[in-house]
Amino acid sequence: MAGTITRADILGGALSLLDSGGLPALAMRRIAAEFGVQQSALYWHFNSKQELLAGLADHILDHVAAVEGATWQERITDLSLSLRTELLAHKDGAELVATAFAFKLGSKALFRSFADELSRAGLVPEDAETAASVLLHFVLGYTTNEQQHWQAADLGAISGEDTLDDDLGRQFSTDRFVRGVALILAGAHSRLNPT
Amino acid sequence: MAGTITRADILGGALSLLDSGGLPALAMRRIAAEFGVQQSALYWHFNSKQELLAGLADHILDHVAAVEGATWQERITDLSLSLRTELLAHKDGAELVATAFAFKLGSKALFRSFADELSRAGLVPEDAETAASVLLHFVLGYTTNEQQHWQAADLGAISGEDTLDDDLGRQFSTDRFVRGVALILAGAHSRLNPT
DNA sequence: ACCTGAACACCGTTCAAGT
DNA sequence: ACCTGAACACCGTTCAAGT
Repeated sequence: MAGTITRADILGGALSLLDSGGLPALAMRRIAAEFGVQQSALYWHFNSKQELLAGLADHILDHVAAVEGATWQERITDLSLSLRTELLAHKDGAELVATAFAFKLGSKALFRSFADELSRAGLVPEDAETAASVLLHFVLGYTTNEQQHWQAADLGAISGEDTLDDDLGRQFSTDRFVRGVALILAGAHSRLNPT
Repeated sequence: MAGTITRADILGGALSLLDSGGLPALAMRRIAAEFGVQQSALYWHFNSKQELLAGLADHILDHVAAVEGATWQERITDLSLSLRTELLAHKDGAELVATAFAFKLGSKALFRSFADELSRAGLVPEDAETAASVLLHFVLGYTTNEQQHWQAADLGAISGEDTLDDDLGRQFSTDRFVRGVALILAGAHSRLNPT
């Protein structure tokens, strides 16, 4: 008793490793060590590291907040911001989720959240899905670049690089992110049926 | 003579390895073996594998075709299609470029191509850059997923999986890709100053 | 059902030393 | 300037065997 480990335990341990060390810390041996167990033990619970990472990505996406807002534009902007916040909350979180994105279930749920909101706004399903796809790719791509930039800057600060002149840094901000989302929403707006 | 190797040689060898075996084939030992050289020899020409991959990504992006078309919408759609085609031309090409994207020079040039075209169309620089960013993230993200899907399907076909019912497959097509680009262009159109 | 122990087949990077 | 040889410190995955 207490001597057996569950999938949820492993994902929890993996998440705390991710938070402290990022993707490079996510080695099977290190995860196993968190539980005082052999690396091979993990393969009883997961068929591969890829499956473990996909589970971890799902777990992160599960925490994306539900959304309020008067207009559909506000609700989608909120959902995008909430997703970005959740990705930025974990070291290498955006890259992890973007990489695991391909066939995952959590990202399917998110895709449906975006698409359903756009459907309710009045888009035909085909347009709603197109816009949802554009939104997801923008949020994941932008946030991945943004996070890599800040994390690299943090390392530079420690090793005393000359101030990375933030022409490049000004490329990333909540403002710029929101303007990207707004441009996509303007495109979606143009697809509305005149009632 | 003939016994010395250049950066360009190495990138050429790496590209042919990529084409035949994808990213997993891109090991320093394997690249070195193509030239009958020790893996450590590569480190005289490149400081790290990451730098080599960035060079390879630049090399791929250099081949993105110049663009013709009557309207700015046509020119940007063409440029997007040309980029997608070039990524799909190399196994794991989209993932490679998307991963190396962060601080690369080739992707800066591409960003400028998109942004300049949108500026000429009449967008203020800030909007042009926002739209260019959305476009690039969509093209890279969509194409990465698309390529992963087809490559996984190819493996399944060999090992005789039951037909992956292409509900999922219909998610990816030139048509769907173009609709995504068109939606972004509609958003950009809404930013045009009334003349 | 759940895990150990040990092995297999790899990785990227460094560095003294050679030519 | 350009490369060798050898080592260092890792990886993911498999599998017989234990309990």
